[in-house]
This record gives sequence, C-alpha cells and structure tokens, in this order.
Amino acid sequence: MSLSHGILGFLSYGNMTGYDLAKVFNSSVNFFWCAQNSHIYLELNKLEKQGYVSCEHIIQSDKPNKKLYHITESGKEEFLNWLSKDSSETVEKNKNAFLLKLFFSGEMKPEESIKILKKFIDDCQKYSDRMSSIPENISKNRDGIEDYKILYWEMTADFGYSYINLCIEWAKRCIQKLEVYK
Amino acid sequence: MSLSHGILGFLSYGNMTGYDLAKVFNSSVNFFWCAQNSHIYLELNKLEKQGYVSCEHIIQSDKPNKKLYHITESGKEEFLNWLSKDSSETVEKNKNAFLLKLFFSGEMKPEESIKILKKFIDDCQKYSDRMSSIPENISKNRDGIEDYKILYWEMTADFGYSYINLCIEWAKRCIQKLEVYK
DNA sequence: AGGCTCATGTAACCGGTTACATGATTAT
DNA sequence: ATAATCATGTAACCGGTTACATGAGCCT
Repeated sequence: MSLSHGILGFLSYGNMTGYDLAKVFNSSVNFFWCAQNSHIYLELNKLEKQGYVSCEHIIQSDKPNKKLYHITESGKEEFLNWLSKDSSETVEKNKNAFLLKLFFSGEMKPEESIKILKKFIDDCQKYSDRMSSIPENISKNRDGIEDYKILYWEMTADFGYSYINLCIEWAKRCIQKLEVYK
Repeated sequence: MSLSHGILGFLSYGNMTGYDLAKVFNSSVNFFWCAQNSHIYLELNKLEKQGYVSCEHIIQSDKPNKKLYHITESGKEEFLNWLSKDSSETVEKNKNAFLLKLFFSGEMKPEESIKILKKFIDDCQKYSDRMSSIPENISKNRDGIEDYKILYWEMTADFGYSYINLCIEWAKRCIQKLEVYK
C-alpha cells in the first residue's frame, strides 16, 4: 500500500524513471521507508496497469535508453485520497522485532543482553550519522518547491532525530538497570 | 521470522494452546507485536513440522478439546539462537507509513495536515491508555518468573511510554509550525 | 433462545525481500 | 581491460492480513 503511494508522491513533484526513484528514495525517505529497486520496477508496472502512471520511452545515445514515468490525473486523485485517509494503523499496528527479542531476553545472561543493547546503541549512532546528510539533501532538492512544503520534510527529519535520541537514551537506561544483575 | 520466535518464547515459559497464545500476545507484547489468532495456528503447524514444538491432544468434558503445545529441545535451541542473533535490521529497516504520508503532505492544505496530526495525537493517547494496563498484566503473570526477567518486561514498557510521549510532543511541535501557514 | 467464552482452523491475497540476471555507455 | 554509473527487470519466496467458517459447552 505504501511504496506505490510513495512513488506517486515523488512523481507528483516531477517525471522520473525507476532508477531516479530508487535514488530519491534512498536519499530522502530512506530512514523511515526503504525500497529495493526491483520492488520499485514491479510497482511501476502495477501502477501503469491501474492507470495511475503512464510511461514514455526515451531513446538516449550517450546512456542506455530509459522509461520516464508521469503521474496521471487518476493517479493524482488516488495519491490525494491516500494522503487524507486515516492512518491510525501506524500507531496501533506498530511492530518492533528488537523489543520482542528484548522481552524474552531474561532467558539469556545479563552480560549477553548488555552486549546486544550496546550493539543497538551502535546501530542507532550509525543511523544517526547517515541521517546527518538529510539537511544537505533537502537543500539540494528544494528548488522549485515552496517553503511550506519543505516544512514537512523537516518535520519528518525532526521525528527521526528525536526517535534516535530516545532509542539511545532508553538503551543506556536499560544497560544501567542490567549492570546490577551482572 | 518473528511471530514464530515469539511463540517459542512464550512456550519456553510453559505449555500453551493456540488460544492461550493469542490471549497472552494481546495482553503483553501487543503494543509492539500484534498477532491474529489465525496466524498463530498457522505458525504452530509450521513449528511442529520443523520439530520446534510438539503437541498433546487434551480431551475435556466441560470445554471443547484442545491442543497443548510444548517446546522441544531443538525449539529451545532455535529460540536461544534467535535471541543472541544480531537484529540491526530493526534500526536500519525501520518503516513508518505515517511519516511517509507526512513527507508528502505539502500537497494538502495545512488545515488538513493539522487535522491529521491531531488525529495522530488522539490515536497515541488511546494507545497510551491501552498501555496503562501493562503493569497490571505484568504483576498478574509474574508468579514463578524471576525478578531479573521481569526487568526485561519493564524495559519494553519503558520504551513504549517514552515512544508514545515522543510522538505526542513531536506532533504538537508540528502543529505549532503549521499554524503559521494556516 | 441468545450471548459469552473456549477452541481451531482454511483460502485467497498482498506487500515486500532476496537472489538472480542482463546489458549499454563512460571514464580511467 | 575494468570499474563505475546508468538502466531494467524476473522468479521464488515469505511473513503477515483479511475474510470466512465451524462448533462445543456454559450461563442467563
């Protein structure tokens, strides 16, 4: 449900190929939505069959030929529909495999879980480092995009920073509690 | 990958039926892992074929008959293996459909997005209310479980509270920023 | 009779991942 | 030569959801 709408979202900014979409996914929404290129191509075909996008074959001499996708009127409608639709499932059907694992970690030695939590902190730090390129990516792609639209990009980044800080602080608290039982 | 291991985790606490598992899933890990009963029954069959659980038919006169599942030695091994295995994908491949939607919300009127964010806060509040039954559930199921194991349950609950507060605070910030453009 | 709890499933579908596969063009 | 970038896919699989389906026994 979501990759297809993400694609429609980006195509509403301008025409793109599957290759472009894969790149833009990885340089913008990657920290809360990752996409394989194979999946993107699959989804583009589906969207074309549904009439939400149309495609134009571009013959190139300096580079391999490509397929440039446009969003159609019915695609825009579908996209706006999705935007305004309720999305409470995100809160209700939240899944976190790491927490599930931690829930059962009483079956391991505290030392083991401390190691896992330290690795978690490490992963968060790396994620945070990758996120630091976001402001740069935003300013790189902002031409032609109105200020109040950029605001939304910044709000998602704000969430990302707050979330990753929460994770790190929480994991530190956990380690502290576990040190007692070591 | 995760429901099956969650099932093994609960079975390592004691023998259960599919029905018991559905109940215990919904009263404990529900806020970071939800499970349909149909899925649980499906997964139990798979686990039995893999030799990770075995089942015992219990004939009852006062209630319908049932199938009581036990974890096997190889099931315990698989479970412990999963526990100590790396889970960095949780951080790296984090998905959040709400953020994806918000990312594109510049295509809507600010009033519309404010409404969506207020709904989000509302959903968070409801989620928070449901979470308040967790301490109760923990104390209800703690008999026979060592103190340091309960600690892990509390750590996941701690995450849940912190996360939901973050969501609410963040959404309030977003609304404030959007009020300017209203 | 009607509703609740207990109890177990099947079938179709769907979004997404993994692995594999190909090939043109450009720069070094 | 060969690596990098550009460019597009297929096929098998998998974890999970949705909808549907059934039925025993208890309590009121």
